[in-house]
Amino acid sequence: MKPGIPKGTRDFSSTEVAKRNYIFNTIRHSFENFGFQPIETPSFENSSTLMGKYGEEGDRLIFKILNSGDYLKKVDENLLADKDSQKVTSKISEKALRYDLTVPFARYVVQHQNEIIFPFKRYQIQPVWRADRPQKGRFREFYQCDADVVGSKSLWQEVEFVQLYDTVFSKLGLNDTTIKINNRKILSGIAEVIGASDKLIDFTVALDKLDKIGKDGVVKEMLEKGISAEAIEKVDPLFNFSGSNQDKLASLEDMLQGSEEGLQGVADLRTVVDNVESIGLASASLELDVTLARGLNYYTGAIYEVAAPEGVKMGSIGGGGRYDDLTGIFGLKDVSGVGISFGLDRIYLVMEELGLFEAVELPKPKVLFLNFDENESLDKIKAIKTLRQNNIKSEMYPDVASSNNQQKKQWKYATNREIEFVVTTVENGTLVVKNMSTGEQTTCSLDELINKVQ
RNA sequence: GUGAUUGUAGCUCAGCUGGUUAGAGCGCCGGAUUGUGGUUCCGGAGGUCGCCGGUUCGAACCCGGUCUUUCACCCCA
Repeated sequence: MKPGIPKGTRDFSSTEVAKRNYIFNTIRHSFENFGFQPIETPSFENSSTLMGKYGEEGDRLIFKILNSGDYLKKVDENLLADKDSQKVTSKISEKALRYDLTVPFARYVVQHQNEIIFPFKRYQIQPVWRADRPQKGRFREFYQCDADVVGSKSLWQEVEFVQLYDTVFSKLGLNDTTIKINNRKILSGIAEVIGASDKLIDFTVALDKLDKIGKDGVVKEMLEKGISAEAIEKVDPLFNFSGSNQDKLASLEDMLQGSEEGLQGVADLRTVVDNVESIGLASASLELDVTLARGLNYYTGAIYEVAAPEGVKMGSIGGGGRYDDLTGIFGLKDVSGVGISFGLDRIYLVMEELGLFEAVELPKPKVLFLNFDENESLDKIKAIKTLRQNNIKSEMYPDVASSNNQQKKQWKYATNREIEFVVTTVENGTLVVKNMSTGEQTTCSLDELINKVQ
């Protein structure tokens, strides 16, 4: 049997794990610094919790878990004969793997509403699964790092999330990211003004592709979706939107005079943009992007998306927004939420491409004791015990060398693992230590070694 | 889901238009030399050429299917 793992999944070497942990820790630290507290939810949920929350496309991408037991026996024979996969699936699968962290969080909030202190600021760092076809920066198992606030409609939270994005990416050394921001109310307003409110989703999905397929492509897709040419004519300025965030807000305000909702969106965005400008960002830039729509249907207010630094070809490395009624589906009305997500795996790829992992300490020992003489082994192990008590990673080569070649193998082991210090002999409290990078060999006491290494 | 693309020793890859026992480098194992490594040399193990089927006297090489890789679309982190 040949070893292998399922499509779209990965093994991680210890070097990779160290780098990933570096990102995890940076994000976790910032989340807590901003006042968020952790929760975790199960890897799989009841299908009814997940299905129908991500649109038709989303349902298709949810990994379904087969019922245990003799699951076919309970299914009606006629249903099986019809070969309607969707209907049969709902009969033989009642659980599914987590598709994102937001919906399980909404479920959590409703289920634990009596224990939660609102406004509730939670963060969650866990893997999610999607039955997508893998490609660059896209996997079937990947980590999301989410921070959300529920129970507050304050725009200050939306300002804070821009700060949070900036903080994390700056700390990671991932400078010059672009935090794109938009507001669903503006999109609704535009649709209203042009008389295409009933086609809001089609309209936004098409508009979202502007930077990818250009004006002609977007117009073509809108026409195909049944949006009239006259309507498209009215939003023409959107296709050549430029200038500062303030310029954009001003021209949006003009365009949306007929829509109360649209004007509210402009006002909201202006509040966020003004305040972020006043507070300042460390390394990211905030860009108002009217074409930003994102596919998820549940966003109702602010929409965020983070683009990698220019020149790095990668989909968005973060996204989020406000959803006014996510918990409504589970029976808790009038709880507004807003949140953002970091895509760990894509951040990793971008950082790797930019060579930003130099500072990450790899999990390897600082001192290696060679094992050439059985009589010295015990003294070496005792010395190692002291080193470890001083927080110096150290180890002894496990097998005693019984030949020249085996000694050579131990040296090679030290070289390959890039271990800095090698101790060859320990005699009467005196150690012979070799600095592997300089080749310099010295004799010293254990205390002197500890000083040298620290 | 649509359209391409990839698959040969542990790793990176050769293998001419199908022709007898499929190769290299690195790595690994054993040994020699270097006082104690990153040098050099000798020897060795290791492959159902992704899998299944077809064409052919004969296939790693041609055809079909399937899985896998990578990429684009869709969608998204």
